[in-house]
Amino acid sequence: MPDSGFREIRGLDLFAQMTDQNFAALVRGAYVQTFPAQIDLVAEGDPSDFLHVVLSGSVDLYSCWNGRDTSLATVRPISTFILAATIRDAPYLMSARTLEKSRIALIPSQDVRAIFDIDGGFARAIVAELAQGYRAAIKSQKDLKLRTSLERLANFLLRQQKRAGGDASFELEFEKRRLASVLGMTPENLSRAFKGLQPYGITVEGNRILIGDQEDLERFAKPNPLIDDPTS
Amino acid sequence: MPDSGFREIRGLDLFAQMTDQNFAALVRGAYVQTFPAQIDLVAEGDPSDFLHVVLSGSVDLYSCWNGRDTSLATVRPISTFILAATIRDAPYLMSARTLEKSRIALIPSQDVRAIFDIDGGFARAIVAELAQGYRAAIKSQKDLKLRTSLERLANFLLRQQKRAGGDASFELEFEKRRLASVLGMTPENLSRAFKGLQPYGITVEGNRILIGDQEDLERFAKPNPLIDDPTS
DNA sequence: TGGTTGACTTGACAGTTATCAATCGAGGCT
DNA sequence: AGCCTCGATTGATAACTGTCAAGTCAACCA
Repeated sequence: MPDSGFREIRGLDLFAQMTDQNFAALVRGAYVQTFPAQIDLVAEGDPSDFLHVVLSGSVDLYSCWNGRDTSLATVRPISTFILAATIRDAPYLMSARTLEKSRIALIPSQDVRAIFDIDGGFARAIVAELAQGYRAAIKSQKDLKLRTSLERLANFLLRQQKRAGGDASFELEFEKRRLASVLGMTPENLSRAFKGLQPYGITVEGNRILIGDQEDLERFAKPNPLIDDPTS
Repeated sequence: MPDSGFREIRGLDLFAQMTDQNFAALVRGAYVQTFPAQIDLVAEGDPSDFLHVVLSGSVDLYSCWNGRDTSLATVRPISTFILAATIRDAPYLMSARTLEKSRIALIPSQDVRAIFDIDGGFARAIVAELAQGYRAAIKSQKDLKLRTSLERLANFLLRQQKRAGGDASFELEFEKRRLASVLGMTPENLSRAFKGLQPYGITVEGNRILIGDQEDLERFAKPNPLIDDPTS
């Protein structure tokens, strides 16, 4: 058990409340590996052998059907992904690939399930994480079904602005083609959507966004904590 | 504590593994109530005071934003809804209303959280249920983002057929306007989508559907267990 | 430096979906 | 029967979104 990496994991909400002994047992069979960019980590339909923890870099969760594909989420450090599949011992519903060079910890799913059964603190943390993920998925569904693509983009920009610190100018941390996929549109339409937000004060220069009139954009976007607040 | 109703609840996966003592404590503050049709049970944004269990009838989970609204799910006996909000002590993300006369059990959320902390069997069941709900939400997102409305309808019909027993002819258990909302389209387009499936052997007569050529429909719908199988 | 690559953008067009208005038809009521 | 209501359907039209093709631009590299 190489220690590197596991100290960072220990600090995660998911692992913070468990006993030292159980944590040691959990990481005994685990390992940390560094992957280059654009590497497929898991494919949808695979059995969920490992719980993955992103320590650095970033991971794209996506899915394919009938020749089409769509990005569903981005995982950034430090957090886990595909916990639900691990818990249910069910196949992954999404594929995962690195977006950039990334350090990933892999914890055998059977160990997660075994420790879950004997460590109440761990079980409680898993419940909290699952409930949060569940709610995030519902919010995403509401975003998709209740908003037009222009509204989704406007609200995404407001969320991203907040994540980036709140300044009027900030960086998109997304390749635009992937942002388009996450927002449920084509890259061409994302381009047009950015232009469609110009009347509300949005300026785009490469990956840098400038919100010229915060109030004007918010009046159009109508952000709602029950859709856009990632913490609730 | 009126006993009526609680015996049915006890048989649910969610409550089956907990101790008698804890179950008694859980239902001590709970009550069962019968509601007429079209009654709002909870509104999105409300604090999650109760975990709801549908004993009979059916409940529509929906959400509104900026003058639009959409149905997200239907809850049928016997199952719970809005467990994630209860667990996280967070506001409801969806509103709920009865579709027909329904018996609902209401269990105070704080009791759920308290028993969850002391009963391992209950905690495990909650985790299983949350993970399942989480995965269902992901599947729904994939359905929305990867399929056209015609494909969503075709796959819905195949799922409903299976739920109804597998016969070529079966009942829609949905008002069509609500089905349209669930599938993310307007009632007008649902009408047209049904006609669009006629070439694949679909006949509609009121609420009764006939699948004339199973293979033809499946060839078009391309059902996928990672989207359409509710059990995985 | 010139060429190549790949992401992004733009325009033209086609396909899909929403909207609005009108009509149909079943069920309930007087 | 006649009337009313409400959901479902249909047609016409507008809005939106996807597709295809072409062009721009910056980064990279020999």
